[in-house]
Amino acid sequence: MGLRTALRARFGRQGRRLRAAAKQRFGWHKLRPGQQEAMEHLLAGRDVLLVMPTGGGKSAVYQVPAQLLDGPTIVVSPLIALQRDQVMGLRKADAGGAVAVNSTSSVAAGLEQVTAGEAEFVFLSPEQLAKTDVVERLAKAGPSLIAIDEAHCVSSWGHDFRPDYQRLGKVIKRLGHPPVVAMTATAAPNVREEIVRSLGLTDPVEIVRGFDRPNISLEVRRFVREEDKSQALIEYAATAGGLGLVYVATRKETEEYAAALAGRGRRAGAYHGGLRTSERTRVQELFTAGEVDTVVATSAFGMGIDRPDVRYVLHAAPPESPDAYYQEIGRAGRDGAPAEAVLFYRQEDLGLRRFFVGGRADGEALLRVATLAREHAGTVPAGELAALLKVRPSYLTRLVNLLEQAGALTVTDTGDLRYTARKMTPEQAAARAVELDEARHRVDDSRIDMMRGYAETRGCRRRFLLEYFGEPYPGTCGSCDTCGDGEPSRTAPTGGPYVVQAKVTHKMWGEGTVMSREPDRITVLFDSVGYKTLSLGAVEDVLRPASSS
DNA sequence: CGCGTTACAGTTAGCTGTAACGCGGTGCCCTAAT
Repeated sequence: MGLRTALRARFGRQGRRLRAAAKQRFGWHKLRPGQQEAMEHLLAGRDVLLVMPTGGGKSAVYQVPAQLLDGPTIVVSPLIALQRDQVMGLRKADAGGAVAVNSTSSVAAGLEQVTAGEAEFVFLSPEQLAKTDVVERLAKAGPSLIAIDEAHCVSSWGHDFRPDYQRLGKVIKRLGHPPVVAMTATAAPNVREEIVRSLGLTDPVEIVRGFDRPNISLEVRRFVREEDKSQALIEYAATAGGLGLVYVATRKETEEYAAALAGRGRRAGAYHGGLRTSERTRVQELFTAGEVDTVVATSAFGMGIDRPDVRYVLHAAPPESPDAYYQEIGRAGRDGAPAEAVLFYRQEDLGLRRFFVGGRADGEALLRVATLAREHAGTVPAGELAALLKVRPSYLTRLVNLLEQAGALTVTDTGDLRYTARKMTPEQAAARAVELDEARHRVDDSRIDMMRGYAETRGCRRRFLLEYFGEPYPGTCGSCDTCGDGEPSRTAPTGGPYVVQAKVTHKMWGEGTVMSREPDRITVLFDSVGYKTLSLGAVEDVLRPASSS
């Protein structure tokens, strides 16, 4: 029997076991193709990166194999509210019990349930997993599967906001690296690469399904004056049918727009991260129940919202990246019926996003951490270090992450720092770390440039987005405003050296991948500097196809 | 980065123009006071 036949026979058997478990434990009568494929790879011991739209059944991908594997399943989830929802869902099924371990209840008691075999599933935040004693206890329980939910957070939050996301790779290793599934609804190719690299996935199977959401029409309305923009948006939301989301840039604007819409007879609710938990829960529940028809929110709103009949998502300002934009508009039309995504755009509104990217790591602080780590020849207890340097623990984690990426430090299994670079002085290490931080910011800035590109393109907007996510889309969609305008540059040119997804090399910026092509220019994603749009007339001397040898 | 607010100089008693200043998002966690 050949290898392929053997594999197929094995997968066939596993498929039957998986389908039986799905039916018996959860009452699911069939598995979708992407789901079953991912499950089979996990059972076979492979790591999996799963990119699938919300509502596509990502959770099932770890929940069903977990039934067949001996040992608890660890689920990393960014929000306590999400953990709670998932635990409640699992407790309704005959799935072996579930517990969330976080600051809202006793961590020790939760872990006890896992080690006692009372919980097949344990939900934790990356911050919990940053605690060595927590990881130690989980390791002893012999986990058989690790699921990383909302895995794009590794990239979008891991660098500064929630740096413990960047430490999950080490945690996975410490837990004996059982099969890992990283799941997200939206991830551009470089984000996928970063997830794989950061988590330390080994030869992962990448399953990418259904980026296109053809029932969501795309539109951008451009404005010069702020007042005209807000008036137009309010007019739209006040007269639109069905449920809608309005994303704004600041907390204050959530109140202002919600008040304006209430004045126009909408049942509008404001939502942002500064509200009391009870108020956030209230707005979310009213929206889920359909008693609030319009939620005006900052980016805080959305994860875990599964109302299928959202008819429109409006943006009063562009978000930080096409990734974030697609994530947010993806909350519309999950029922498959027509939905609308409209961006109310002023170029100046990108300025706030550029500000938010800001926040360079402090070179002085990096140097102090590196120096302290080296002077203590052995190891430095991390807890003492934060107090000594008078920085917030999460900022210290960020500095340590950068120094570790620079090759100067490692964090031991007991959580202490060890200076490992023999040939690098603390000054060199700090300089290298600053460089890495700046490279990161260049990529973030280039994502904002791409958001501007989306807003200002005269080509098909769907093509722009899908190509950004690495899916060639040679045609036009016919359901975006530029297609409706009958602009001439609708069809993507083909042929020549710079086709979409072609690898290229630039004199200054090194290796890159062609992400989109218009008649006179191409956009290339470079590893070092992010997205760059190049005029085809001017690239001859600096750009060439990457040699295939 | 861009916006709104405030301060103040300049010119002359109520205003104008400019410059300086502050503000803006996402959530874990833990501790202490009720």
